[in-house]
Amino acid sequence: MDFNEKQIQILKVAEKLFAEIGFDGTSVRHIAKEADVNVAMISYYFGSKEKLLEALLLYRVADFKMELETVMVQNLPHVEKLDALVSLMVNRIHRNRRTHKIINYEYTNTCRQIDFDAYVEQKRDSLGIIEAFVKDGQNKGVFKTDVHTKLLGATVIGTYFQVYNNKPFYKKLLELDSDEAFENYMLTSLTQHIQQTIKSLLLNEK
Amino acid sequence: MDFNEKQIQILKVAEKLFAEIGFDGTSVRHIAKEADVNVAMISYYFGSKEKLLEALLLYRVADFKMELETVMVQNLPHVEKLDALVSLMVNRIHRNRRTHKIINYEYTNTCRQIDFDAYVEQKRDSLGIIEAFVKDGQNKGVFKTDVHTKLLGATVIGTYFQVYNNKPFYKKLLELDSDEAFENYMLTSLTQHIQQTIKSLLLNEK
Amino acid sequence: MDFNEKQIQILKVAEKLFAEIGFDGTSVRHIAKEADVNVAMISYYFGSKEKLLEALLLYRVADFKMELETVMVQNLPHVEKLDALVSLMVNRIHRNRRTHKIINYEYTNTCRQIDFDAYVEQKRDSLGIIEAFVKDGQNKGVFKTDVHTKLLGATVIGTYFQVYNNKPFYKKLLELDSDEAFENYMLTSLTQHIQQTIKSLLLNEK
Amino acid sequence: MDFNEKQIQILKVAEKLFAEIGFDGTSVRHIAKEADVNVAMISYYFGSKEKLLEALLLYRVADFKMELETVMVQNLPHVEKLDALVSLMVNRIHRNRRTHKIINYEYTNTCRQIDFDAYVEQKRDSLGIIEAFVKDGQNKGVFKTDVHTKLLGATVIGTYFQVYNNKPFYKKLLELDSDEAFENYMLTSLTQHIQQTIKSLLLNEK
DNA sequence: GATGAATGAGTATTCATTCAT
DNA sequence: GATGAATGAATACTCATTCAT
Repeated sequence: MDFNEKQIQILKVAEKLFAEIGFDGTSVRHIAKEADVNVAMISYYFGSKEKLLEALLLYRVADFKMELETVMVQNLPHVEKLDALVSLMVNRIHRNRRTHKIINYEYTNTCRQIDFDAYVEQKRDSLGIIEAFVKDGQNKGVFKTDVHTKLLGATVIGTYFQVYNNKPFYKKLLELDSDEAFENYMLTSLTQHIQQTIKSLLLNEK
Repeated sequence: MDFNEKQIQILKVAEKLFAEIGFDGTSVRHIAKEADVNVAMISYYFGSKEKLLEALLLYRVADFKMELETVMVQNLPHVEKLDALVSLMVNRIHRNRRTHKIINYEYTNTCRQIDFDAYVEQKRDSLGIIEAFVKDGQNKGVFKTDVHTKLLGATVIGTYFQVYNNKPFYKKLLELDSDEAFENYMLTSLTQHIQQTIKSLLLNEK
Repeated sequence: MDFNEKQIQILKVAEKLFAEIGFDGTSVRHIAKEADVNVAMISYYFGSKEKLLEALLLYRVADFKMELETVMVQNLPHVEKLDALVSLMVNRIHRNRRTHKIINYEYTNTCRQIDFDAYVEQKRDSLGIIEAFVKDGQNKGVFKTDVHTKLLGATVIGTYFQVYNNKPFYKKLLELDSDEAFENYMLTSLTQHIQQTIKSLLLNEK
Repeated sequence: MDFNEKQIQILKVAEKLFAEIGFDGTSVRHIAKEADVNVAMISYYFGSKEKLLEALLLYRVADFKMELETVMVQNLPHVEKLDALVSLMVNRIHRNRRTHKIINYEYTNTCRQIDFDAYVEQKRDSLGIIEAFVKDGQNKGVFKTDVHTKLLGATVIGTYFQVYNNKPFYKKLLELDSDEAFENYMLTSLTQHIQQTIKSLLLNEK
């Protein structure tokens, strides 16, 4: 849970490389070289390549852990709270997009023996908070009731990753000619699109 | 383009394994064993592991190619046509979910030297057809105009894959206790959710 | 001994490739492709790669077989006959330089199970003829007697191959800027040098 | 340039095997086994089989580097100096005959991507020294002038290798019934023959 | 605590050859 | 007689990990 400087250095490089070229595609040599540490150090610190990934999950999953609560307790109209919620989710995913991408890659990998419990638990918590909020809105008649509440999160995150995972395609489609422009688009127009999507689904009237 | 029986056998096994344990994680030995062919045969038929993946893309991408047109030409009200369109997209993705998953994994892999042109072209075509349809609906006043038309596809596909890529999580969340139940859910409730999402975004009145 | 057209085609390609990239470095696939025949044909015609080399030796060794005799029987002064002899040797080696090079490579290869008897026999014959001629000259007082007669051949052939095997080096050293110029040099100046060398060794007076 | 004990062990085995069965014919497994080291060690130490050969060249080429100078500076009559020079060349080649043989094999191999610059440079240096010595002798009227000075080296080395590369043939021809006898012959009679050859070419009077 | 050296198991690919047709 | 398809064995090399120091 508490990593020293060199460990964090390794974790960051690993996160980058795992996201860019996959878990299997990344060799510990590559990580070691990029992080400017000895190869043996990775086994020494983390035990194995798989345990390094688990350490990375632990390191990042803490960050996934919600500021959702902080939004929830605010005294805002449901609509605005909904926007804030979506915006927060996108921001959080964006911040940890690399680790999320790795998880998306590896979570269903049948061969890997990696402990995703922390991730799953956190995901369940998040969705629980959202579900409760939606229920509340529905009870108060602000939100529609004929909605697959449990799937709302999938739409938010899924839309984000569909664009992120097809970055070169969408850069061309949306005429974004730099990585900065793309990144900026993700945090403005794409976020807006997702907010609009969720609001359309939930709000009774325009 | 025209593969013999053994080649198709290899392609199918490769598709399955690539989707399950990743491109790097899958060894040609593994494919050969599972497909019950000699290891050398894969190099013999496809040249290399990477070219095998390219062959798989070519083999499947033809199938991606649209029945979209067939829906477009039907004389249906816009709303129903929209539902049909989404349903078709989900079905098509579902049918080729494995290859799509591989693409999602590998497309942004900076190290891989694989030709995704056919995929990109097909994706562009699909989105073009959808965009044209939405434009038409907007012109006729049936669809709203304040919508990120180019992102609609991402929401459809993204939602699907977010659930599919987190299958164990959603199986538990949605209390689906078998793979069949999950599969069935994808093609009914999930499809319905996505249809509803897109309609909410586009339709002027409930 | 009597090869058909396709076999000769294969032999010629094999000779070229064996000389250029070595016996081990040359694959039967490469030969087959270059000779524009089916891969299986080589095994079919010659039995194996090693037997192909043996066939090549048989095919060429016949050509080594002397016109030496024809020079011997001519009624020429010893000095001129000596020049003619050296010139003939160089020409003959040059014509079959590729096969000779292969032999030089492979003859001492301890692992290879190739029959070099024909080559050895021919070599012995050649040297025998030369030795007899030199003996004759010595008896007649034209040639010196304090000479390692058995090594004369090695000096002739060795000088040739030392230049040929270091072609790029000697091209630069001798300022020969084309393969034609090099080839021409081998047959004029180099031949002359070798003639001069042998004459210096054998003749009593300048 | 500075190799540890195990590296030298590998280099020596590689030199032997490359000379005996060729570069392509020698597998890294074979080298590893003979040198009694792990296969991976060869890649670990040298990077690749080709780089191993380059390392070998570097390791040996230093040894090629002349004691020629030491002979040159001695205050000896030209004739004796010439004998000493030839003797030195033969000795040096003999000592490194294996590496020289490999070079003779591989230098003109069009496919190989190996850096022979060090070898070429050393060869040029050697020939340069010899050429200068011969020029000096010619100026002083001791050596003949109608000689292909640049080809003298080829005759020395070529004669040596023609015998060495046909060892089984010459063993029989010269009735040398052991490897020791052959080796001894190379350093006495053969050397003498080469000395005599060069002297015959260069000296004005008997 | 940290690491250079070392390794056994694994990788994709290529090889010469065989065999059914 | 000739060949496309197929294969077991071998190739060089890379892998994550271990261990002596």
